[in-house]
Parts: sequence; structure tokens; C-alpha cells
Amino acid sequence: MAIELERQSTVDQAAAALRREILAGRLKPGTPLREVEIADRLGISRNTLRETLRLLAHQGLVVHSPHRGATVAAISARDVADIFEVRRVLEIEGLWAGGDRSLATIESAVERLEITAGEGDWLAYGDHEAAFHEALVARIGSPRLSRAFARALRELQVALAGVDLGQPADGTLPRYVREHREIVGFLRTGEIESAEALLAAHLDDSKRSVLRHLRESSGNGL
Amino acid sequence: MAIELERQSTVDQAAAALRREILAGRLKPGTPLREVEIADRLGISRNTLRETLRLLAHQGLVVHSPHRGATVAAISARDVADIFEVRRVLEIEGLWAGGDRSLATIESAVERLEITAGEGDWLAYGDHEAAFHEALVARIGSPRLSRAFARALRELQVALAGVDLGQPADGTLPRYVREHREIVGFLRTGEIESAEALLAAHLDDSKRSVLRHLRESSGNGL
DNA sequence: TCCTTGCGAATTGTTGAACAATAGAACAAT
DNA sequence: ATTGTTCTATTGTTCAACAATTCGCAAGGA
Repeated sequence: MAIELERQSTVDQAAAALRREILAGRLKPGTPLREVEIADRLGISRNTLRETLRLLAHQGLVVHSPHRGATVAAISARDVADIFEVRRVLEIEGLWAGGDRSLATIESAVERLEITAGEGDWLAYGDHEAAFHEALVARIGSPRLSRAFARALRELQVALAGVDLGQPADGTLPRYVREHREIVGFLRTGEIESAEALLAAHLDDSKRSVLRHLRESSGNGL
Repeated sequence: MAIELERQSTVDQAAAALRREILAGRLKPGTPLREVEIADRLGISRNTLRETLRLLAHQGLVVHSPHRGATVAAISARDVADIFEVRRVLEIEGLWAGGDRSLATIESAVERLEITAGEGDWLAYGDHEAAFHEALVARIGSPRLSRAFARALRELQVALAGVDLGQPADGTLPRYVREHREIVGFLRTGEIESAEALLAAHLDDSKRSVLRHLRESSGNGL
């Protein structure tokens, strides 16, 4: 009916701002978020910031412990393993579940992914890769499962914020790009078993890579 | 390590209180939750209540729209279908995934379920049935998937709050109880395909039942 | 009758200040 | 090394005010 003009509440704007800072790596995992400091840096009141922090906590970007405040979510190896378990279950379910119309979304994601990879724009590449896998899960047709999946992917992004930006030119990336193309190829021809095997291997590779980056960056704590 | 003594913040206590009222059916789906009214009924400040409402919104018990306030979550037929899709995917995955030790938890849930069903305590029966299915999903070993599943179950409970309390003595319940026992039996003997078929039928039955109750209670809106 | 326009009351959004409660650190006593 | 004891920074919670917005409703016009 009316044009959906996007008025955002102060809470949402603040959440977006903090999310940007976290994903950009300016606020590293484990950093405590002092309420008064953040509040007047963002120019909002402390009460409003508290609602913002609850929102971000619910999204998994910060963790909140009583009387100790909020800190940027720090992810453990166990968390990484869990997130990849979520990915395995839901993405493979998506392989088998999908209708044909969903292939278009996936294929366009692959195309954008290849373009940005060719240009070396690894930031955009990450977004398109996420879009690819989200489209895969969307084939199940369940908004709730899609939301749970998207949340898991976001947690992964936080874990890698500011870590993988300049790194990925070690030769493995071209293989990643190719694998996405091959998976969608198998999907189109109905060779789901082959797609599943390839996807499982892809996820395993990715998990190992994430765990390695995690050890390198924040492994100093152990 | 330390004894986890449960000091709850005001926000958590208020959330628990509201959750009780909603699940008991005293606050019916769609009811608007006026901030000042609820706040001084619970004896807390409006700011604290707002954080509580954000928490409940995140748990799916209330929905929040800008400048319109929070209302007790009202579920649509589409939502019910989605929730049962979540259940289908995760519970069946749980059938195939589990280790042996998880069977003990499931079997004890079945026993409690049979006892409470025999006593006609349908409120406790609902809890134990939820515990059964949560234990099934827990076999996957993923805390995140378990959380997503528990959230879906809670949404279903809200939808049926105050509806199914006195109703279930129409002869279908004994079959439900028996089916749980049979599923765990198939699990124990490793006949996963049989367990899957039975579980799928069980979920289909349950979905139909929920949709019928939904039409009967809040079908007046359409 | 329809519809739109403006008004007003109820409600939410946001702020700022205050005080209580707690954790964590520094320090003293054993 | 362990146990108390302050002290301080920070979070938890409350309160009162005001701004912004929604919604019902009455007045007015086509």
C-alpha cells in the first residue's frame, strides 16, 4: 500500500552501528562494551543502549553476563564445530528438499560470487558466498530454519571479523569458487548424492580453515 | 566448579512470570501488553519491562511492532506448518544421528510420559512429551540446533495455551503414548527406517490436531 | 454514503539523573 | 598462600519527564 519507508528506531540504528564495528573488526571478540562509554560515543542514552545490547546478544554478536556487562562474542573451537554441524544438517537437507525454482537464486549467487572473486573483492565475495548457502537452505522452505541458519553464519562472520580480510590469496580460494559451481551443476542434473559429497567436503575444508584462523588470531589465550 | 546458585535478575524474573501467564492461557494470543499496566502489575519499572519484552520477543512468545507495542504471539496456520517442518527435519536427523548413551534420556522421558498419561495429568504430560522430542534432537549433539528446536516447541505451546487442557480424552491420546514407546523401541533395535516412518506419521497426526485446535479457538478471526 | 481531514487521548520511544547492588582489584592480616 | 576488608568502577533498576507516533472519532465536504 504505502511506500515502506524505513524508519528505524534508535535501538535498531545503534545495533546496526555496533554490528558494523564488530564485523569490521574494530571491536575484537572479547572486548568489553562499557555502557556509558558506548552510549555517549553513539550519542544515545544508557537505557536505550541496554535494549540494543539485548538485541545484539539475541543475535549472537555479544554475550552478556550478570553484573559483568556485555562483551563482543568470542567464539570457541567447540562453537565453530557446532556451527558447522548446523551447516551440515541444514545445507544437506536443502540439497534434497528443493524445488526447481530455487535454482535460479542459487545460480545467480554463484555468478556474483565468481565475479567478485575474479575482481579480488573478498569482502563482497564473503557476502555472496553467504547468500549461496542461505539460498541452499531456503530450499527447505522453512523461515525458522533459514533464520537459525543465518544466525549461525553471522556468528561465524563475527569470529572471522578482521582476520581473513587480506589473507585468502593462498590458492585455495579458486578451488572454493569452482566447488560452488560444481555443486549447483550436480543440483541441476539431479545428482544429489554427488552434490552432497562435494558439499560435505567443502564444509569440512571450510571448517578446518576457520579453526586454523581462529588458532592463529586468538590462540594466544591458551 | 562453583555451585550455580540461581540469582535471577529482575528482567529474568519478570520474563518467567509473563511466560507463566502466557502458557497458562491467562494472556491469550493477540492480547496487547501495555507497558505501564504490566509494569506495575509486576511491580517493576517500565524500562526494565521493556528489556523483558525484548527477551520474550526473542523467545517468540511476544511480537513487537514499532509504536504499536508488544502483543502475545498469535500463530498462523503457516507458522504451525513451518514449526512442524522444523520438527520433521531435526527430529528425523536426531533418529539417525544418535549415540547409544542418549537412549537412556529418551527412555526415561517415555516412562515419565506414560506415568503422567496414566494419571491424567495432561499438563505434566505435555512437558514430558516435549522432553522426549528434545532428547531426540539432542542426539545430534548440536546445542544450536537444540536451541532452535526448543524455541519452535515453545512457540507451539503458546499457540495451544489454554486450549488443549481439558480436551485430550478423545481416545487419540493413548495411541500417542504408545507411539512414543514404539519409536524408542525401534531406536533400540536399530530399525531406524521404521522409527522414521512412525515418527513422520506421529508428527503428521500432531500437526493436524494442532491445526484443528487452532481453527476451533481463534478461527473466529477469519 | 463515503472519505478525508484534523484533533486529541493513549501509548510507545527516548532521555537524563539518581541510587542500589555487585564484581574486581588493591591491600592488610594472619 | 589464604582469608578479610575496603574502595572503586560498572551494571541493575527506578523514576519522571518529554517527544513521537498510532488510533479512534468527530467534523466537514463531495
